[in-house]
Amino acid sequence: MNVVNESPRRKELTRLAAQLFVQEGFDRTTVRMLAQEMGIKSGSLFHHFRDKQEILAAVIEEGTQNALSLARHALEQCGASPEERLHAMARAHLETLLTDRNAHVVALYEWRRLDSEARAHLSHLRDAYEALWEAVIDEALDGGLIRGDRFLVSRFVMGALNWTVRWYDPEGPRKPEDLAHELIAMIAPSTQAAQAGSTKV
Amino acid sequence: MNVVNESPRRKELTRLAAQLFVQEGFDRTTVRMLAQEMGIKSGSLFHHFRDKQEILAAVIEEGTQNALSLARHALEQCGASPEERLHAMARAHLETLLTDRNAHVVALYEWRRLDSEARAHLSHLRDAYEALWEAVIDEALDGGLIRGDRFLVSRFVMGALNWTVRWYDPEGPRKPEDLAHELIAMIAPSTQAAQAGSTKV
DNA sequence: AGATCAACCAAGCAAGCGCTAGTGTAAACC
DNA sequence: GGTTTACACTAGCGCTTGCTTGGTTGATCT
Repeated sequence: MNVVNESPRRKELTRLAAQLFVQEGFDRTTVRMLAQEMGIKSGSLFHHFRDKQEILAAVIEEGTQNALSLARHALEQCGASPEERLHAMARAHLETLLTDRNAHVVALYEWRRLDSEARAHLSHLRDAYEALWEAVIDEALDGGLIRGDRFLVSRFVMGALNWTVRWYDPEGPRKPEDLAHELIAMIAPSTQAAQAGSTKV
Repeated sequence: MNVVNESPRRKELTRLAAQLFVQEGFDRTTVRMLAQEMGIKSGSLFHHFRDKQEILAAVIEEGTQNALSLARHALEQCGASPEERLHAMARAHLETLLTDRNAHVVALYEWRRLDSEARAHLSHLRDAYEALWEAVIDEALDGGLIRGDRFLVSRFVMGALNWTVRWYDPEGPRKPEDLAHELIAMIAPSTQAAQAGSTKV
């Protein structure tokens, strides 16, 4: 068995699993469906993963890791103003959700299907990502870009972002970047973003 | 069998089912779990419902119906200003999600588990509720309370509201009404709500 | 050439799943 | 007082589930 290993094959299988988990949900995805999608028999799956739980854990780890590094990169590239930083975070978040459209979605929507030890092992990753958000939200509050209760504002923003998964149409005209722009225009109406947002309609 | 019937017993069973569906998710909830929660044997369940799908449909119908009538009532009671009406809608929405905390949550989070005929039968209810929201959002846009793209604004707001289910603590100090207030303060900062919101922190 | 190893397969087990069939019973109705 | 009705039970069928076992293959290394 290949449990700890991070072989390229396992990476690829994780990618395919993420896709199915998004399509069907974790519970409805059977090991036989996973195997078929991967072009192998169901028994062979357990050469790469100890059990179904571990597949979920692998997907969620990759999804969060990916979101985290993309967000960090975006923050390094962008300017220093609270608005630019908030925009960079929102854009990065939406791109991992809507363009890649796989592992990060699973991380958000199937988190509670993890057993307690997997949750314990992955929560630090999750916390790191959320800390990034909290910091950027704090800057925006301190800079007067937005107003309100830290706790509530960050959760409302995350809700607006995470819910996009339910209605976003990748074939449509709107890109993740546009969504990020409009969201910030909505909550910070005294900015350039707001002007652009209201005339763009 | 008691399929079309709306007996009081069935109503009660539907309420219990909603609770379990929220706790465990529809897929993970077995008919045996449902039966045990109801104090009967699993076979007896099918005297009240044709199959498990029908239980889900009953829960979702009740949840949406309930949200719809509560929202209508709230709109009748409140004032005529766009802000008051938006607040009334948000508050009603949050109360069905967080206080009742059952059927409406299932309606939002398990909708895609409905088979196609149940979805067809229930979509008009859902549409009616969403139409109510669209109208109130339109008034807020026309009245200059908020700005932006209709489509996006309404979806961002719904996202912020619906995501509360994931983090809200009913034992905590914040009431649904407070959340509604803060959300409106966040997206419409030029109002009384905004002043109250920013000083309240 | 022999040993090693990752990757896979065929076959199937035990448990749990949704659901059915047939029966019992107490209250309600004519 | 006999029939109907609502609600529950027992027992289990047929199927799917996650997972295991024991064995085969072909490439790589020594």
